[in-house]
Amino acid sequence: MVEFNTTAHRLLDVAEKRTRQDGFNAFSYKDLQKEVGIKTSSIHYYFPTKQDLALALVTRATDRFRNKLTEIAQKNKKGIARLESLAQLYTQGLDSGSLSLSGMLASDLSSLSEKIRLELQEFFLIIEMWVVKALTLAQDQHEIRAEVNPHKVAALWVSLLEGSSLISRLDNNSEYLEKTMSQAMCQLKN
Amino acid sequence: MVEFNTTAHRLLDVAEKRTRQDGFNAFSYKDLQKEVGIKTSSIHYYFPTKQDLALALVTRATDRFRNKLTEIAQKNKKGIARLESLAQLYTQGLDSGSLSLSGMLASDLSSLSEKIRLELQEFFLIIEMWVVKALTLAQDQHEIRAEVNPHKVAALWVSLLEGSSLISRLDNNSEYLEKTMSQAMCQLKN
DNA sequence: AATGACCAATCTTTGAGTAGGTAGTTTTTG
DNA sequence: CAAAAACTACCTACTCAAAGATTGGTCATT
Repeated sequence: MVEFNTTAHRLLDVAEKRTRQDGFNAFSYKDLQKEVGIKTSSIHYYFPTKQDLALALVTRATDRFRNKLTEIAQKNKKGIARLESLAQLYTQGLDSGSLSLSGMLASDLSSLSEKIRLELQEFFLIIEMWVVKALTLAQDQHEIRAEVNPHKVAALWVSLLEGSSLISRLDNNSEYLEKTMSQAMCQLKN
Repeated sequence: MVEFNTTAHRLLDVAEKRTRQDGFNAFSYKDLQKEVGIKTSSIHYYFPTKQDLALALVTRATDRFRNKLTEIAQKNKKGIARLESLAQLYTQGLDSGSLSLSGMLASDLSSLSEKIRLELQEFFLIIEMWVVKALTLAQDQHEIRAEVNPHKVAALWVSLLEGSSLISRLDNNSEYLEKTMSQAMCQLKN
């Protein structure tokens, strides 16, 4: 049975928030102590090293994202609507000053283990494949041009989401991201 | 007269290298001391605080990038060729594991001053405007479709370069970036 | 005499991590 | 079934290293 609100989960929640807002190396166990309310030594009990914490963070993020994507696919029977919902996930994060967890970790790559690097690759691959599906669906439904190659465009979309949210955050809002993504959408349609 | 190879320049060179490879908060004045050969206290003589160093880093990067872009424009009379040269700048960085300086700083946004944030906005605006020009030129030369709106597509390109290089680095090479950008190019042509 | 370019020594704070302990719960076993 | 052993989820109290920064110099040039 899945456990909710255990200490480990609360730790991951705070660590994720801080990573997405400030970066993985921008917070310490002492910061977590303040926010979660248990001593740093107890945090080490759950995550012996900070690398362990990072790893737990990515794997959980991957699982969650996978679930969110599945959920989106279930709720949206149209391909374009799916892509819009995906973009919304990024917009929502931005509204609280957060970038994607994996994007943030990817920017701190050199301080992370090989295993984490592989998990990050996996993460982006999952989104990419999901986008391929959404694009194919959109194409079958004649929502987008027949010339579009879903496999080739998908990678573009993932990169676009990451890069655009990074730049958008410089303005303290998600306007830039929204504009960019809706423009990317137009490219597919006309 | 412009001075070359002064201590301040050498410091900026090393700081830039480290920022692009590992992130701005991933190196210390002690690291610079090792690589440049002057004591940390002397580094504080040039850059009293690390924020000062960051600021010097962005403004120099902006100037340099502006010059590089001008140079590219002078050498390439065709719009598409200009865009390709721009993409190459990113590819070259990636081949030594480096992302763009501004991209890296943007990911550490929360630990940087307001002034630096504004400089970063400026930086991305400069590239964007340059890309607008290149796209307009390409269009005038009938290299790309008439329906393409340079102003709208330019932002897309900048985001794409940043996001794609971030993800590409996870593979330890620039293949992903190259694929993505050449695909983006196709989008404009057909 | 003032300035530029540096260094030695030091300070404070923070970071990650460890050692060892305790109270409460669960499991094992005579 | 009760006592003992083991385990869970914490805590106190450290260590050791590093980070950013400051103070007060030296010494050659201007």
